[in-house]
Amino acid sequence: MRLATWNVNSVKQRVPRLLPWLDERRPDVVCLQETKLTDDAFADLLGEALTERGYAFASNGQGQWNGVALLSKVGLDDVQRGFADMPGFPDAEARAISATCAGLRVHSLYVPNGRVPDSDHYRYKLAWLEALRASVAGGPERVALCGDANIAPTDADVFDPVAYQGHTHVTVPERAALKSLTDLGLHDVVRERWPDERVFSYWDYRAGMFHQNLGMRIDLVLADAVTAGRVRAAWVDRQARKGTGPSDHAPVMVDLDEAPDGDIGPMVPPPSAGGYRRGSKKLPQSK
DNA sequence: ATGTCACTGGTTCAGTGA
Repeated sequence: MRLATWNVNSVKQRVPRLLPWLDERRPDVVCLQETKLTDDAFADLLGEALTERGYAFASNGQGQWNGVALLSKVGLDDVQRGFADMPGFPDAEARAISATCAGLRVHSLYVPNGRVPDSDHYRYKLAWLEALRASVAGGPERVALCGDANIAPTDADVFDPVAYQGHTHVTVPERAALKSLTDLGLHDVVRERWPDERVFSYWDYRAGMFHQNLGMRIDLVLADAVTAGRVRAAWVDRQARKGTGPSDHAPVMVDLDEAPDGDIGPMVPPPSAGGYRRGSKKLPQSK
């Protein structure tokens, strides 16, 4: 199963990139963020194109800002918009949607930006993450938190730590909030696959940042241990950041071995596994 | 000295958010 997450920075503006990308990469489950459309507008814009490609979909949008969505070819059950005790600013914002796809509880998340350290919006970001942690702690074991975390987990996830001093995305409390999520037993699957590589998922539009590869890794897939053990490949689709009219974020792609029952079971490499194993040194071990 | 992009309101540009 191929899982992807992409902050599209307006799905309306991104249609000419999104649909060819779906056809090229053929992800089974897609988490979108910053759709910036109401649910009705999302369905009007993309419903037909998604249906003919075999996707079920659900969105949680509000128009103008925010907005998240899930697309799935492998089931989309028990859709939940938001999560328990999710804080607002001051009202609830469209930043979370989750559903069960082939036994995996998939969350598409757009974590608040925080704007300025110690601001009201920053405190909102931390409170939002804590409520998410509590919600996930009480939720299903097979889970993947996917989306724009608006936090670079470590200094290795920014092009220049000095450039971000005093800014959001790298502060100690934000990283602690992220760690409280991974302390639930979740794995940052892209970093685990590429422990020493320079991997970014976001590059500012300004000043040729992408061209110079001056970015941040703030789009994450955090998966439970069993699901992380199914990871065959995990990478950032930099192609989607190139060319005309890209988002400022690139998609994060994760390929999982099949687990029809949500149970890892005895692991046998699929015949096609070799083609996906770029960078991997060993196959996941069954217990 | 934020160099771009996307949104809105209410008109072709300024303010806001990222």
